[in-house]
Amino acid sequence: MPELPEVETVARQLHLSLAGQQFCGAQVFDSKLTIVLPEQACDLVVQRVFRLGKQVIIELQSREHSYSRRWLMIHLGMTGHLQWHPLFQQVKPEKAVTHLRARFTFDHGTLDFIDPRKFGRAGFYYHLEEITPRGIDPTTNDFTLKALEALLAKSQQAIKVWLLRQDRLVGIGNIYASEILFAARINPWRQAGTLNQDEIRRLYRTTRQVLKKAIRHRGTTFSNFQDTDGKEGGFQKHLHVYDRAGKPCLKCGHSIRRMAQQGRGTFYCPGCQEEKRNRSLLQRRRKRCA
DNA sequence: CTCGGAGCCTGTCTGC
DNA sequence: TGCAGACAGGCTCCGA
Repeated sequence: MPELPEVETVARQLHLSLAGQQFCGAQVFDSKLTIVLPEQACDLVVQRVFRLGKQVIIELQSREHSYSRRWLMIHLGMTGHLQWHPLFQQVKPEKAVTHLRARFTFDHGTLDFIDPRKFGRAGFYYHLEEITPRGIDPTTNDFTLKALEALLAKSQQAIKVWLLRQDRLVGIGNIYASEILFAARINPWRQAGTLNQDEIRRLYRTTRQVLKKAIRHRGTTFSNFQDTDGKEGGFQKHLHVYDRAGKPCLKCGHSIRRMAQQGRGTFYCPGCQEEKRNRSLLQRRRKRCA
């Protein structure tokens, strides 16, 4: 499940492999994926590869008209990954690659988009604004304590659910939402708009720290994340709560719990994340609703 | 406007 | 061993 750190890892790697290469074409093997090639596609050269939210963006520039740019966007969805084969490596025929959705060819190699669950997307765009997410990227300078405060204000959503909203902050998914809240010692059911100054400050700090550390470890691998060389990430060794239900908390020894929030697994430590206070709050709220 | 739930999709796990 | 059903979660859409 590629989130911000995984996509960042892929984009950085891909930049090293792809920058300066000429685009040669695309083959699509999934009828759900509609990839319309831009005009004069083979005149395009890769300028850079970067991340926008959870999307990998390949910036292409026309050789003839340097002002003319196109953007190839790839969203990996849940199970998608990109595999790069340099020209000297033998490329498997498309039927031999399971779950191959699309194949992009460049003058020095081939980029395979593989996605078992078909939640991924890809396409060419003429304007970057079309695919620029509304939310703030927590790794940029736009993400400030003030900005976070303003975003959180008045929201009645549970903070864990709130963190997954891409129209507020971009890039945080289920793994890092649980990990960030654990590091910030905030209960996942707390209403986002009710966090106090101290909690917002902790949330701000841990959001930056957790994502930064995950990027340093090249992301988290569970069942399927791979980088463009097929290597796994290393952050799963540093997880405190995610996928650790029933195991002891590394800080306080309490048993880590798994509960569902809007159909998604939330992992948290009842010891570190102040469950008792929250429970009574919840009970009071339920009584009021009843 | 906000919020919650359904639906997409398929490999993997669990229970019979 | 084999099968059925539940589960996982990225996102979008729809309705309250």
